[in-house]
Amino acid sequence: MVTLADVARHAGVSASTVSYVLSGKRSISAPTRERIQHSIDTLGYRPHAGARALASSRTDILALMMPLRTGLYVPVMMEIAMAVTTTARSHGYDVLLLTGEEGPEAVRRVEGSAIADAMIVMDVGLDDPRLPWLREAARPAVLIGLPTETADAVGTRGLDCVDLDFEAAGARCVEHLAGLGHTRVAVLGEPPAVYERGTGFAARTLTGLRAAADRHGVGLLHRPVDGTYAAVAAAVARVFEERPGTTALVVQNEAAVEPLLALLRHQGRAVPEDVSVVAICPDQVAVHASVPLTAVSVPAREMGRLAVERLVGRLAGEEPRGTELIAPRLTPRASTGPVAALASPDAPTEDRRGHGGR
Amino acid sequence: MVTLADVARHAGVSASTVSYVLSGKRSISAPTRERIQHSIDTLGYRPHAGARALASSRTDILALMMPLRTGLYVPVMMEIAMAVTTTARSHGYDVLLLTGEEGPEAVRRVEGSAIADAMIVMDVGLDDPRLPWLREAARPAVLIGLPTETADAVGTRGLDCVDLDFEAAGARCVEHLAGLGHTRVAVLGEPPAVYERGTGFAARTLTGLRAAADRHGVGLLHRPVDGTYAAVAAAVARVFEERPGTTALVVQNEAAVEPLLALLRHQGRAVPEDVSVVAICPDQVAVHASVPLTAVSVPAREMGRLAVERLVGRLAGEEPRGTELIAPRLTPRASTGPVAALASPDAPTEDRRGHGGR
DNA sequence: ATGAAAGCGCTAACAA
DNA sequence: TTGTTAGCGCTTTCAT
Repeated sequence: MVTLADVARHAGVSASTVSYVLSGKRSISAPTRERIQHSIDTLGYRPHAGARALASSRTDILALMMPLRTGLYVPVMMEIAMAVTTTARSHGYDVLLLTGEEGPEAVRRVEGSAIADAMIVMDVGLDDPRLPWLREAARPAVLIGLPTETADAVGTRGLDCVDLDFEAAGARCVEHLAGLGHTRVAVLGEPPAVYERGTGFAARTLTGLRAAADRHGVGLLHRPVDGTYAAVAAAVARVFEERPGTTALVVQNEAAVEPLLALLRHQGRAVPEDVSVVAICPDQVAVHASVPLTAVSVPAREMGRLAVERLVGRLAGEEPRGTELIAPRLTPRASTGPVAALASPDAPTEDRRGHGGR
Repeated sequence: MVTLADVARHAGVSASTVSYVLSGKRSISAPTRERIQHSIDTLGYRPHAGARALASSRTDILALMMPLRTGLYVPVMMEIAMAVTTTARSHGYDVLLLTGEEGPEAVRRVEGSAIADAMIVMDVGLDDPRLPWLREAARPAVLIGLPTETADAVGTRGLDCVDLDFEAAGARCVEHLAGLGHTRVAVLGEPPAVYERGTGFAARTLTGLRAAADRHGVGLLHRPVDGTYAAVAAAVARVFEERPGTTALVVQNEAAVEPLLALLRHQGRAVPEDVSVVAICPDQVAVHASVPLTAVSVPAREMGRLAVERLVGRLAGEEPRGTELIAPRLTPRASTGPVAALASPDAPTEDRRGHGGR
């Protein structure tokens, strides 16, 4: 193994000079620097991560805590994870992947063993047991997601948070539909399990949806659904039964998107002529759906990138900046249109078979 | 920060004794061990990862190289990644996540910086540029996937591989269908990009499919498809045009599963009465599809687990064991049945519209 | 069964 | 601008 001492010897300088060339922490004359750089290249030297960590108390590693609980849409998690690692690499950091299995213990392990310099925490619950440990930890942490419904809540104190402004996102969906004349809207939400364990983003979306619905005089029905065809079918059936005049749907459930579109097609409800559909999902899902969806995009990449940049800043001495919410962006596509003016808005058109009707 | 020296002082023993209690590498009298353990608990001591790595040249970290190239089904990758991390944890290892961005450079980085003890490499291509570096590396590596079409090929020398036996999996699908009387089968494969870059598993599946088709006198059509409704529709249309008598489909493309089923439904082709469908996909996809699919399952968890266990074995001194292929398991579900005996097998039944017919 | 002590490879004062 | 040196916290040989 090639050590720093080897390089120093080869270049005819002292070890510290080599170290300083590497870190750039003091000025080196051009000739020496070049000579040392040449030795480094020739010998194929790489600093030993452990030795560096021991001497400098910096590992250049970020820990990514990613519990994968039921009901979460895996590709989004993955996209965040990938954005985190690539952004981290571009700042010279590696990423240690931690699953949820260990729970709060993982936080203590990272802290106690100095195995990483900082942590990114995903899938934050309202009363997340990791939070107390994160607050006490000497290392900075950034949450992707909010532990509480409101951005400035006490629970967030001292912790940096990055997330989509799901409340605004929900509101944006209703506003868009209200603008098209829709007054009866149903929401197909995340699976029940997601709400039950108090996942922040789902609750916040609902808050935004309801507030906007009130403001615009829109009637709102909310149904959590599992991402299966059967569950979606059952939920939609109930919706049209309980409120036949429904002309628009908001979907916040990536796994339910295709089942929903297939179902509507099968029922002979045309999108957007009979029913408008707005989704809250990644652009990729919206674009590739069998009907391109008008949607508020969930900016997975950006969230990952922001989290890392925040963390890198903190490690460079910046102060915590609290919560940073990404403003929602709604892109109109083919799935929404004005509410039908003449035809009865709730009955499928005549030449299609369907279950609707009042 | 609590150090080993602190613990030693607190327990009234030497540092080495504490170290040996931790590693179990020499026998300690019960009283001393208990006293030391008590001090460890009281002080909340955790060994410093960097210091340990420096002194022992072991990091207790496994690197997971997971390029996420187009056409890959993300949830499978994720499931492997999760299985890797949880299995790794159960053996005392952490996992460092590396994306494909860096390519072969990542291998050299891990090797040179002693940042991990071993590596798991995913998404291996036929002529993967990482392979030469992996072979030269001092650290053991396990590939998930095969770099070549045949298990014993030269390219694999010295490297451990773990994978599903995709060749046998392909064969198994054809055998199942042949057993039900089907003689004209079409394969909807992975996206073209996957074949083009020479991904081993796709090629191997095809080999197995073709061999079995030959053996059983089955006519086989192969169409790579992107996982979109439009692409699937186009491919299926071509299939029934070119070979109207087709009565069964094999799908090796998770993203295409639902679009395919929706399309068949829409065309009025009943599954399995008019068309049998066999998939090669994770159980979860097969079970939750809108028609529960007869499928050869892709055992993502097991692959991740096996890879880690192999690696842990190697780190404990075991010799490389070469390639280990997991035998395919086909589970019959609702999507396959005997080829229709009386009715013309290629035309949809009368009350449905369809494009088939000879 | 336990202790003493020499590093592991690097960083960062402190000197010159 | 460069060199000298004292650790960082742990493992492990060599003694006892």
